[in-house]
Amino acid sequence: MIKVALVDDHPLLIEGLKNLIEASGVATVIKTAGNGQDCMRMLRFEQPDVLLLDINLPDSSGIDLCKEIHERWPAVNIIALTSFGEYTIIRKMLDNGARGYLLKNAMPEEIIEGIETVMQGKIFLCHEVDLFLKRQVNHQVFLTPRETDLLRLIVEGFTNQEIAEKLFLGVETINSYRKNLLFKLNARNTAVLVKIAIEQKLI
Amino acid sequence: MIKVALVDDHPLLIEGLKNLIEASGVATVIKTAGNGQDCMRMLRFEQPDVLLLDINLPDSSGIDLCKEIHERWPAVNIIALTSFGEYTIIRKMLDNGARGYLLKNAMPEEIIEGIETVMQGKIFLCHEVDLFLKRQVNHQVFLTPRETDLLRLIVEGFTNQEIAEKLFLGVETINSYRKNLLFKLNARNTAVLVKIAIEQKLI
DNA sequence: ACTTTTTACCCCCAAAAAGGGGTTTTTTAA
DNA sequence: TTAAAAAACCCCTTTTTGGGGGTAAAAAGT
Repeated sequence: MIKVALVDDHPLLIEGLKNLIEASGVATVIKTAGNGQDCMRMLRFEQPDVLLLDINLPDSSGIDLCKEIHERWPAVNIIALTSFGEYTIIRKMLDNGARGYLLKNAMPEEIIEGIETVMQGKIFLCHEVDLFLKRQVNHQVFLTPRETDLLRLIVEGFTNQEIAEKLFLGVETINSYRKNLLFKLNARNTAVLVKIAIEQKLI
Repeated sequence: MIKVALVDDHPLLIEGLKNLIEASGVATVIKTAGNGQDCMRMLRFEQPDVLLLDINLPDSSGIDLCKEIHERWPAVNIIALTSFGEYTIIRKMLDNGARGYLLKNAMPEEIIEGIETVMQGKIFLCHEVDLFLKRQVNHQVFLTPRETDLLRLIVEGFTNQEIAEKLFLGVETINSYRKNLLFKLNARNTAVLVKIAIEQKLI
């Protein structure tokens, strides 16, 4: 029997998942936690085979938590659990040691399938996420670290002069970066640039 | 026994809610639906006393759906069910006839309490939302319909000239609106304006 | 009937952004 | 070691924006 632990701040979802997993017969829920702190406490005491980890926790970012858990207890197979399939988040979770990615509106069967798949040492992505990645991965924009810095400052509303002073650079440098960002993100002006930056969570 | 129907696209949450409500003994779940279409079909067949309605449905906006349901079947007590407590959304739902507002991470007790409260003809807001409204309601920005239109066009990246042509108005008019929006939302430039517009879901 | 809000308009002008061209140096990776 | 990115820099020009003042008619509320 696969030992599963659940981390999510929605008591209802925990209930639903628990019932589902227990009913499947392939796994059992040994522990649940509602936030990052409880999760770490729980893990120090006992490690599950599979950990279903929500990314939006009240006290900490599931992305950082995932990394920490994976480093301390590499044997725990972490499956990320979220409502939305954002490319950058999926990517970060997988980089941080998650072995699966499930959307909360996935079919119950998929959740069991995911648990079984990661136990076989494979990576599991739920259907919707898999499709999404296939579509998005091509025209995904990659910004350099410096470009991301600049973009963040632009979104914060700083002018080229202010950014230049802040970073000890020339105003023309900032201007070049700005124009390059407009080009890269295919934005006609700052308004669209900010919209895209927020929508695609590039900041 | 209070007859409850559930509308949500997360099968897991439906399961959790169902168990919880049945276990409480005060209500029974007569029907569930996973999208707006199914919801309407279900309602034509039978009307529950209380309808727990998710706002983020795959096929339609829960906000519009709420309005429609309330107009056709005023006897159905609608409780909105969402993950996030955004002021504008809460406001719109209550305007559209919702009699309760529950966050998905609310405590199970609150859900039962909410169902009972709306059955008594009262408005129920879960604890977190209630606190949130008390805090936010003061420094909430109200935009006029026209301002919202302008803001949307600015976010889309149109210049003053383009907006003026689109709306058959003078460029200076658009400029005034733009400056007024900057003032109202306390934004120093378009970048911040767009950021605030998206963050506060004013568009 | 009266006030307030909303909508639409106007001028001047400075600051900032956007479009067009580039160059050089430092890092990174093959 | 060498090619390619990334980071930083520069000039010129037009367009767009933002800051400062306003006014006037229509609509909505009281």
